[in-house]
Amino acid sequence: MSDQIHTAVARRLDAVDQRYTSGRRQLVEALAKAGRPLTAGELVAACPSLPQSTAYRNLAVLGQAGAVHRVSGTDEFARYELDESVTGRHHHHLVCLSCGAVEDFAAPAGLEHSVSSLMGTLGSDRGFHAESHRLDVLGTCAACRS
Amino acid sequence: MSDQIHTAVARRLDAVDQRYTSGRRQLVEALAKAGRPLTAGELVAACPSLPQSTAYRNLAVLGQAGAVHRVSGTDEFARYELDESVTGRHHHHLVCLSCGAVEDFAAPAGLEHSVSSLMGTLGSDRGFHAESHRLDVLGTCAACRS
DNA sequence: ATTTATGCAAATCGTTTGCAAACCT
DNA sequence: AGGTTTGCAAACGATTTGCATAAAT
Repeated sequence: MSDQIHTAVARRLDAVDQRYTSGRRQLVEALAKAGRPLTAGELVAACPSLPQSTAYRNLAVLGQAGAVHRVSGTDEFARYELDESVTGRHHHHLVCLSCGAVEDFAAPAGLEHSVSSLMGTLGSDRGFHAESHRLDVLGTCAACRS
Repeated sequence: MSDQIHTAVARRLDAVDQRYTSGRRQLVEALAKAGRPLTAGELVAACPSLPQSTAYRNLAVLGQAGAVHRVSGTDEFARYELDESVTGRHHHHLVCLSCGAVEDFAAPAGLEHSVSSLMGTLGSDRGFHAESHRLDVLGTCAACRS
């Protein structure tokens, strides 16, 4: 099921001369299974044989390889998710202001198109070379509303 | 010039039974003058008579009052800016992946409209009560491109 | 007078790092 | 063997907090 993901991650790591060790595989597995950004704490909980230090170190390696990246919510915890180049799915985040949880969601194509065209204008308008974008909607999640 | 800002902040603080002390005023002044999100370090540098602890405490108070809020970039530093309810200006951020700097920019009205309409659908589609949004464009700033 | 804000120094806590043992090739 | 990754424990650093003084009401 997450076979293509592993292949994509392996390719990324290889390009940076890094091995796809079991610890790294566990992290990728956990992130793929979650389908939402996870905190370092959630990750070590999901990978019981992985000490924190190794988890952090491997997240850094996976980050340099472009397979994983940090997601910023509103609380103090860093969250991690698989890069779109690995999942093949472009998405955005719903951030709960009450509990800090982060969920994925897909924006309508029309909106994505508007953002792309905006990004194109930033170079000439502001001298800013746009590479990617983040769109987060902040509010209250279903669990906290109940 | 930033008179309306001070009035708005004062109103916010008053609503939460907090005083508009000189330290808080200095922070607001610095944020208003900057016109972009500032790190805690930049703020204490801009307010030479303010110790870090007071700066952080006052930023927390201003945050609870809804006059200031945190902005997350890509580096490890928290950044702060005046809330839109105080400045009256809705805007988004250009985040430099190279140096971490954050600049403000205004998105086209059409894009904002698309986002608003998306936010409206999230309640029924996902049970998520949307309150606000963040749109960040990541890339390389003019200074880092040179 | 009493409550609230300040300033210093010490504590907190997510995250990072040094180093020796275990691993892969 | 030679270089890399791991695991433990100690270090790091941005942010927070305790407590005594100063300010505001």
